[in-house]
Amino acid sequence: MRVLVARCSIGYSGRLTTRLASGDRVIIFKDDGSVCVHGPMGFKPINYMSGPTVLEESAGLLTIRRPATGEVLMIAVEHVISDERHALEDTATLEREGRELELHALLERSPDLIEDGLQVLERERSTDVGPVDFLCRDTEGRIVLVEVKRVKAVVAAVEQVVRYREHIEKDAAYAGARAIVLAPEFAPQARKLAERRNVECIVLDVAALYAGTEPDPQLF
Amino acid sequence: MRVLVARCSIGYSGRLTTRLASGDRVIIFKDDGSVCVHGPMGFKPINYMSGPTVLEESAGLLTIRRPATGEVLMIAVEHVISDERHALEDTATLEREGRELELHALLERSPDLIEDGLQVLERERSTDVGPVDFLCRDTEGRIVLVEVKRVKAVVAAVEQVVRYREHIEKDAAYAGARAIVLAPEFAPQARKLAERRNVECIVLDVAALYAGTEPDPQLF
DNA sequence: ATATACATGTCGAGG
DNA sequence: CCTCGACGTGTATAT
Repeated sequence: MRVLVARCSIGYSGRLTTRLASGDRVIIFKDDGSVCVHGPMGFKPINYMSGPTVLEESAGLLTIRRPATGEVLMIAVEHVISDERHALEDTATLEREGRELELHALLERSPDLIEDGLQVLERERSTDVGPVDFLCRDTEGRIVLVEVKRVKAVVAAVEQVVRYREHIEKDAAYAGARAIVLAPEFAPQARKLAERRNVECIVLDVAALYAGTEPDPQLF
Repeated sequence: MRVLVARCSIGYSGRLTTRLASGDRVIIFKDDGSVCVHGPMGFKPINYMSGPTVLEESAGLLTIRRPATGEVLMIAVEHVISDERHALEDTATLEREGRELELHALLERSPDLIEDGLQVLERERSTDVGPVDFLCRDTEGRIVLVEVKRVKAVVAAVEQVVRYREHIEKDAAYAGARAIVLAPEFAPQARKLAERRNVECIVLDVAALYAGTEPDPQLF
């Protein structure tokens, strides 16, 4: 890993073209060929490039090419403030808790939070238009498709579940299937489209879902 | 800006919880309070936090809190490899060329690239179920809805323009409107759905669009 | 402030 | 390799 702090100008050409006038930045070159340029604000790099890349350095001009896509990042170094290389060891991988998958597991244990008396028949059932989160049966015996969103549901979520319903209804056994989008919040456009497409919007009570499961999220 | 290179363990708690075991990382603290932790691979930080934050440092434990959301990032520093502070000056802002907005502007000047003789009536017309990029009229006087994608068009793009067509056709004056998706590339599934929904797929010639505007994409 | 759509989105899973 | 949906998505723009 190389950490270069320098005054420089930067140009990028790839999916778009960017230019950045002279200024001081921190540039990180990683061993996998990826590069990122950090400016004075924000956690996101101003410019970047995924690896693998080939680096060419001559007379203060760094040219980073990514052969896979033809992208080019050019850094004209005007003044080096610091330039260090470190052999860093890191074999750890990030562990995450609280993703959509976990939410699904909780819902499977408490399907009543979706609808009273709902039975989960299948989870992550795959169709050729993509997977549906839950395939269920309601108390009246009807098939219910449930699309779960961890965050606010937008139109795309409604379209998604409608696609599943269209697909599944080709099989006459599933005719008259209900479609539900379950989310803690709904965008107005999503609600509107849901109404038009006869999709039900159910507000997910996240607090109730996580009640009793996570008494204390210790970081260490 | 502070650049800390250290062996550390990291915990984050916010919209989810993450844990990262001991390893060597580069940690950047910016003056706006944002923090990012870079591991050995990829241009994206393993962990990060947007500013503003409050930093608390004691006995090798860095606690970064973001009051706005209640997020917490904890970095247990085990060994400092390097710890530098730099006063960096950077007033430049990134200039981008080739964004969707720009593409729209170019298309408005050269609608023939969509279809010969097409007239643009309106741009970014929105409804309560979503917007359409261009509302046009063709040489035969029919209304044409155009959805533009800067990159590959997928199913969602087709559904979007269909949604809009459904909406607009409620007004009898717009009955029989055509729908077009314009993109440099199409996913097969998108083409298939487009055919089913009677939506036209038109391949956008990006080179022709930019011809004359950008004689040579010089980075400097 | 809220809602909406763009992003060099990136990333990972599944066919 | 391609397709698709999640993401601590982030970010800007218009209302």
